[in-house]
Amino acid sequence: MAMGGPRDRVTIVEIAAAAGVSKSTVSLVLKGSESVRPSTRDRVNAAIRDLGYVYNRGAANLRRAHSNVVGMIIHDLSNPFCAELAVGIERSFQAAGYVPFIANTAESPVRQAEVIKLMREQGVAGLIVSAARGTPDDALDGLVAAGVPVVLAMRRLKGRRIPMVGPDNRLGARLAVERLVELGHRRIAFLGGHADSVVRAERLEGFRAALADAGLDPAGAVAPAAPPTRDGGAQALETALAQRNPPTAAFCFNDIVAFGVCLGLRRRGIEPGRGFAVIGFDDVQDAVHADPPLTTIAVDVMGLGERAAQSVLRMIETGRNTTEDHIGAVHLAVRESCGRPLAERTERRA
Amino acid sequence: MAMGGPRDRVTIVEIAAAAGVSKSTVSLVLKGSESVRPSTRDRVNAAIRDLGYVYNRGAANLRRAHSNVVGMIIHDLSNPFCAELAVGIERSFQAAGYVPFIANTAESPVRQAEVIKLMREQGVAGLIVSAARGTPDDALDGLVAAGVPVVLAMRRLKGRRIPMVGPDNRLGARLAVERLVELGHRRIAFLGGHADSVVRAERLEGFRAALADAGLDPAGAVAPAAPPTRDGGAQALETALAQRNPPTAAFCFNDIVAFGVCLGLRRRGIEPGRGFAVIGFDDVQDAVHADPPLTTIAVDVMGLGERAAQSVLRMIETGRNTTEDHIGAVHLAVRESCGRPLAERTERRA
DNA sequence: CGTCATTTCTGGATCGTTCCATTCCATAGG
DNA sequence: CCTATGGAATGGAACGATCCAGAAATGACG
Repeated sequence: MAMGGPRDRVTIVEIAAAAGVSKSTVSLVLKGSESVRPSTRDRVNAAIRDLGYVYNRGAANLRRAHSNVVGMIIHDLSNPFCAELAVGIERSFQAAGYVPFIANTAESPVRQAEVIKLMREQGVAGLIVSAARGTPDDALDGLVAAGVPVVLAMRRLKGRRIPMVGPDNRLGARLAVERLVELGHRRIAFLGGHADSVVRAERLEGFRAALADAGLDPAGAVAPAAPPTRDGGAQALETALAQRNPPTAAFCFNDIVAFGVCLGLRRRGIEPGRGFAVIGFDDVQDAVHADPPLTTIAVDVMGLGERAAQSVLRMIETGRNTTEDHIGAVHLAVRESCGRPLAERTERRA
Repeated sequence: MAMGGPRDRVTIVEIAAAAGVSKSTVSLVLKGSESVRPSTRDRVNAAIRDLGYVYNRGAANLRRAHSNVVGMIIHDLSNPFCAELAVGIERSFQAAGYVPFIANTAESPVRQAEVIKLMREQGVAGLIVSAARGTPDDALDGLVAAGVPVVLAMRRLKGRRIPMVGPDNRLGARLAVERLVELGHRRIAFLGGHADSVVRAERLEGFRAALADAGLDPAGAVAPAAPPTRDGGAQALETALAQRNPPTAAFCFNDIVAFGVCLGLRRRGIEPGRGFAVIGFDDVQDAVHADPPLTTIAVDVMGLGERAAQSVLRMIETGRNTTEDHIGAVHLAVRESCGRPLAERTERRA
């Protein structure tokens, strides 16, 4: 059946001939039009099956207003957090009959520019972008000017009014600080994250505001920047502990940094959750399995991904190329890395 | 500049008019033909820039023999191991000027079928498939019959001669067993993995062969199947330890299972690496950061991904729709979870 | 049985490229 | 001054769908 070499595709014209109708009718059947008699529809579908017809979206898109492919540009697919975001987005697009198209930029703005160009050439109907670090402000201008719906995920692009979907960074930071204060900590550090990161800026802002509200000195709090990696976390910890009046707790830029901080603490003979409280951000899957299980700010990544996809879908359908932002809810997932109240602690730093 | 609403794309015809040449010449410039005078080329390029022209690959693919989009179907993108595979593949395709197209099937053969259909409709020039569990043997027949180059990644599809790229499962298992035997273990279990998994079958085969070579009884070794998750690992461990003559070491289906086994050991008061030796497979990024750091069979996933991409690329270029398999090298990464030689151990099971 | 409204179906133009066969052009050779 | 020659540029026919305006079939009804 349907052996057919590579170069002889079956087209609707052949289907039409086989079913004894015109190609227009076949086209109608293909898109499930109501105005074709059931008996005809069945005949066409039979021919489609018999001849092994494969729809050619490329050809279709040539004539249609917009294609059904949508793009998602992810800044680091090998990061589980991002991967989960991608999965959430993809699911929604698939369900809506769109073909999602994932590209990974590996945090390279250059690669990102190439990918964006490719996506445009491919004629994407919409795009979700989790921007690479160091993305120039005008990176998406061409797309936006051309009327392609774009939604930013996680990372806001300053200086442009592009809709964005992300967690409530400020609130998350506040929740973490409030918890630490409640546990009796007065010297709290903010650890890690790239200095130029918008996300870090927001979390840091929430962190400082919460500190101020608790009657602590935001300016006095140490907040060393460092790459959002385990090593970065350990490194930021060292910087913080080298201070004259070292902190007793840390709110970390994200869970990976928090893991690194825990590692660093152990290396110094301090037990995370006993000698020092650690709170992360994101609630990645490993957080619960870490040792000690990480207290962190839980973000519904997959939900955010779905939401981002919904926004793009709505923009595509309505033709509007803008939407309001969506700031996703966050909550504190209390586990063991932030420990019991400070007063009950038995051991201090070595 | 180049404001232009969504519906008035600039085409090569307009570029041609602006540059005072024919559309054929513009086409020539676009594909970097040598046979167009530099002065003309510059004029055309200037027009392209000025009018904000965007190449339409859909239209081009309509006429060309094959498109420049290639697909990759991944069975679980949220699995870091797979994500890394995807990144490796993507990198190679991008470098070769192809547009990779990642789809996640979440281990669903139904979703996989949809995705394959979509890819065909999109006119992919080639495809890399990391098949979902339970994929029917004929899932790729249509593609193959149509002459689309397909390479399987990691998971072989039995009953079909489709080229595949993956690690040397048998050798990996052998290396693990040899190590454990060297450490003095005589009762070694194989833990986890789905019973119907081809990968598990291969690893199990290598495991048994190595056991036999070491003069141990392959048939006597316990090998409970379990989902390749942490919980699955813990569960498989329980099954193994419930045996009349429980094992003192385990070779695990993969690292995730191994993590679960370590967790389960701790819950029973056994310290992985001291009371019981554990070896994983894959060497995921977390393996080195785990507690204890996991001894495992290291696989160069990214390399395998690149290799798979190269194979597809070659098939596309040569027009041949077949290639030899590529079995990637593996090696034992010795860390702490397999412990010191058994004779030196101080403590047994509780 | 003719008329008219509906439902079905159809032809042909069109989308933006590529590709092939030609034509055009400038220069060199005779 | 004419003709090969070969490099540059071109025109028009594809590619495989969609879409629109209108034709044909169907049915309702006096």
